[in-house]
Amino acid sequence: MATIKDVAKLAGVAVSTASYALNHKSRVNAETAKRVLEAAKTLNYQKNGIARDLKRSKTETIGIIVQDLSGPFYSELMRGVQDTLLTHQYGLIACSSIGGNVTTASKFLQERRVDGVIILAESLPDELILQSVREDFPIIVLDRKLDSDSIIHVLVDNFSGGYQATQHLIDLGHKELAYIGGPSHNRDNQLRFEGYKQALKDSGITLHPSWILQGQYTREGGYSAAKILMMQGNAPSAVFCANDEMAVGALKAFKESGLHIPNDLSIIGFDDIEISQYISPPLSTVKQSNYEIGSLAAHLIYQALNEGIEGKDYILPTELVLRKSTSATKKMEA
Amino acid sequence: MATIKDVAKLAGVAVSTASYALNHKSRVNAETAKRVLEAAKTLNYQKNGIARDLKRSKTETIGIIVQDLSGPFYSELMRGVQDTLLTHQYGLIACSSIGGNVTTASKFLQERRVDGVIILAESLPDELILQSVREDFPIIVLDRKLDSDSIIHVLVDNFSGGYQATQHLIDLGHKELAYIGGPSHNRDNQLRFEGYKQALKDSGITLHPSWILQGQYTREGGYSAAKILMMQGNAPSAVFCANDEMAVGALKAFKESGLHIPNDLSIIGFDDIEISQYISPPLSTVKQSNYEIGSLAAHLIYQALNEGIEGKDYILPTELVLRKSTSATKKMEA
DNA sequence: CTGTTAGCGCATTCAC
DNA sequence: GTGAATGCGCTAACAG
Repeated sequence: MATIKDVAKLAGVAVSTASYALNHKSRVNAETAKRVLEAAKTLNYQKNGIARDLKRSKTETIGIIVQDLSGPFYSELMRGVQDTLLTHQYGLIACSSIGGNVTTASKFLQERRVDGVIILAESLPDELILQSVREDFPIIVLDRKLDSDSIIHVLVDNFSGGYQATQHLIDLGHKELAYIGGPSHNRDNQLRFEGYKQALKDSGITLHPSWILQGQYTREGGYSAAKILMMQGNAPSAVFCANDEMAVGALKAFKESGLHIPNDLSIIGFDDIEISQYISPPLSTVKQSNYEIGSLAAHLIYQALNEGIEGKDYILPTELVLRKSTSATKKMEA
Repeated sequence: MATIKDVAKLAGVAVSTASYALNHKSRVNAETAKRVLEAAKTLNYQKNGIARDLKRSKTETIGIIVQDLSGPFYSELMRGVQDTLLTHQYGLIACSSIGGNVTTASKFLQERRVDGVIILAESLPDELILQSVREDFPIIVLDRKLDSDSIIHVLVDNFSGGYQATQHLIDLGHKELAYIGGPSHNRDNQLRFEGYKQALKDSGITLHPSWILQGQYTREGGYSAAKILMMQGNAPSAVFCANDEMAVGALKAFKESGLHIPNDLSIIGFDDIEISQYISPPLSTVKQSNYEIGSLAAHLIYQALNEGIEGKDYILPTELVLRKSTSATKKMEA
């Protein structure tokens, strides 16, 4: 492979001159520059980015670590990141967090192959992240809270989201409200649950323990939880699922039992995943503005890299997406 | 940031010794090694991967360029790539092709930041790829054919897929077969169309020009094409859509017009995208084994890097996925 | 087993 | 406007 040395030699100039010419610095005589560019072309010269990065000790690209490259990951979020990074002339590369800690993720985190990193992977061990903290290496963690004030957090207001969803059901006249939750140690789930409880409390509705179920955030879990709910005999009039996956599963279970959604039972999810709008009936849900999250994360990293930054924690609001799976109670209609 | 030099100094050894110790080579005395590791820890030393890569002139990671990181990209394919690369201890990083040719994609392609690259992005200009051809830098292009024999192609047998889909419809007794195609310059579409034509020909069915429509591979395009089909008066008894997106759109149009699928009309797609199984009725389609494609691509790149390779073009078969959107003609049933 | 040294390929400072 | 020299941080001969 031709190096800049070869180019310089062929053009009959010093390496430094070749470098200037190749990088379009104005210092070089137009004539000379032309000769260099030609030499580069005939040699099929391609710069070695690694050497360049090493010399300049920056890469001008930032990494994003996702749970699993084979997604489906938050496409809107990714778009947000991409767009704003692009306007700042930064590159973006993604890698997955799977594979233990001898993976590409750790290469990003620990080996300075990127100038900063955005983490969107629950499964990446806290310690790995904490170990990677160092000066001038911004780390943005999405949707997760770590105990270090060198790390910038971008969080979604799960509490308010849970509150919103529940309140919506209450506004519709429902008083018998079940909750199908995610893994109990999951922070998002905890906060959504808190929001649910607070909304009930504010409306003076008592919480009914047998209506609090666990669905592990999976479609199957939601399905089972719904089945259990029905087997108990005292079915609620509405259910709030802590994510859409579970809502999809629950919906299926209810429909299989001959219940009509939303006439017999209202159901609301959380996340607004893609298929929520395609299922029947289309699912009402709570949406996080993922584009905004991504865009904010990218912006923060850019700022951290170029201007410095003070605040550390950012909390973004949620919004209600009303579709066809929720409606007023029959009681009200009557 | 601490460098290996600092570590060596603190441990009171030479840099090389520190390097060996840090890389767990057996050459170093256990005692010394321990001292080095400790020094590294107290200094919070983290290796500079860039410098390492430069020195060794290899990165042990390969890049995959996708159309748009904000997907939905072929998750099965990605999983195939990931899995097999992992078994070979290679890392994987992904980037998007958007943003002109000053992007991360070109950094992958031209600046030796990865050892090889898999391209899954239609929009990436041919020239950019062709320019990046060089020795010992394997380039695998998926689902697209370029004019260079240094490039390895992995293609799907679109012709057979088109043939399969059409033949399935014919086997069901259909003789009035419409085709809703993608962009006419699109090679996949051309081949699928060829397959369709061949199947008709082999069964002695004459092709009906007014049943050949264009849907641009989009849901809306499929919808419009279906509408046109119905407005023409002589509706076919079955339609083959060159991709699932269009099939989804067409399905919607037909249902809106009161047709019952599959009783009144059979419809088959291509790709087996995720929602195909959730729509009503679930869509029959033709599937490419994306996992296999990804896995093959990864395997090829590994081979090219480590053992050399001879063959250049690989064509993978398609398979029929039968669901509820196709059935025997009413005529046959009668 | 350990230390010395020479680059990897490039950008950049300082002379001229 | 151009060239010579330096070093980014690391690994891998080679010597001891």
